[in-house]
Amino acid sequence: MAQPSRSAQNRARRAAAEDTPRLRVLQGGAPALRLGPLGEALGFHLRLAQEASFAAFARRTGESGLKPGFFATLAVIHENPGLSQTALGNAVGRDKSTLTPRLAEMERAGLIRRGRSATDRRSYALTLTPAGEEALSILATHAAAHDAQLDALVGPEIRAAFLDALRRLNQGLEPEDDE
Amino acid sequence: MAQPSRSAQNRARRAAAEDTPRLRVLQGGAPALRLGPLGEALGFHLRLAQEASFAAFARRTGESGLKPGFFATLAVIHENPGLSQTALGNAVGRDKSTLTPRLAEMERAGLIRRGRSATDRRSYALTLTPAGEEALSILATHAAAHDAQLDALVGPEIRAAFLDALRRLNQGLEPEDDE
DNA sequence: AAAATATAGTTTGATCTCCTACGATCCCAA
DNA sequence: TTGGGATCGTAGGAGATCAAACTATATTTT
Repeated sequence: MAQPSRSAQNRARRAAAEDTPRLRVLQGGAPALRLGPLGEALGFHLRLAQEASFAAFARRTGESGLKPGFFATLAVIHENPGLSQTALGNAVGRDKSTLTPRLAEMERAGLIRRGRSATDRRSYALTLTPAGEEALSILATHAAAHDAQLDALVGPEIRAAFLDALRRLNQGLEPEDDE
Repeated sequence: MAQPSRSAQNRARRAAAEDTPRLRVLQGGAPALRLGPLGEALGFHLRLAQEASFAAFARRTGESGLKPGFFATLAVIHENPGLSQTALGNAVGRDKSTLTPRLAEMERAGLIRRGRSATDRRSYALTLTPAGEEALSILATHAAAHDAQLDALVGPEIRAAFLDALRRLNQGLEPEDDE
């Protein structure tokens, strides 16, 4: 199922088989090595692109003194006031144990409140403080600029298809409990 | 097979424009929270997709007792015998200090050799041992299966465009030394 | 109602990663 | 040839993350 595209494969193979070192993956003036089949692997490039994206976003948020991880956290709390830490973790794709210190820090920073739920005394009910809303709006500005940059690189023609593909990957790669 | 599907595109766009909270990002029977603008952000979905891809690949490689990170490492050494650790790091997108313990482990495991370069006594000349070639071929099999799964999810029609977009992201998001 | 089971959040330990500092070595220029 | 600066690999510190174990509370079963 799903072929890597003959022409691309051949191009990569040629580059690998001979000496054409044109698959420059990471710039920086480096000589650019051969990657072989790796140069055509979706997973590999997915990783590189994601890391580049994260680093670029971190550069932006760094200016404001806010951590990149705060954005999704604040955004989801904003959209779902009163949610639990576990629910938040599921939404942002982080284990609940990862959120423990992050949320503690954000509470200390006055960005969120962790009210005790009335119905379940085990869980917190997360909400944003005014300072949290403020931080969110700052981060949202950075995020919008960042995503505009990504959009420009991806290109308007395929943006929607690109995003859909990412969604399919995320949904289709779930750890089948069986199998 | 597997189309981006107009309808899905439109559904997503509608959801983002208004308040329809139907963007279930992480399944698992969770209630599916609202994501707001986050649900349309390329960077967010890029991260989720990459993490899902990595986890899926790790599940495969786990069966063989080989670490996922070994694959790119072995593959690049195979393609570029004699290269240095720094050059390897550039190719695989990892800091040289990250590779130090990994390569030490791989050497201990008998997968690679770290010969001293004749021309530069600071650097190592990395090569694969027969066991390393063996490990690479096992991992390459897993990688091929994994990428086939990714291909199937992305869909053959847009695979090439998708990969190109990832390359553009990786290349276009470099940390401008100026600015 | 009591016991068994499940869930929320925390803690701890392990892994992966980067950055910075460092000694060894290389290279270029004076 | 002799500095000074760059580069190679390593060490150590910091941060993010997950998984497993734990406590407290909920829910379900008996």
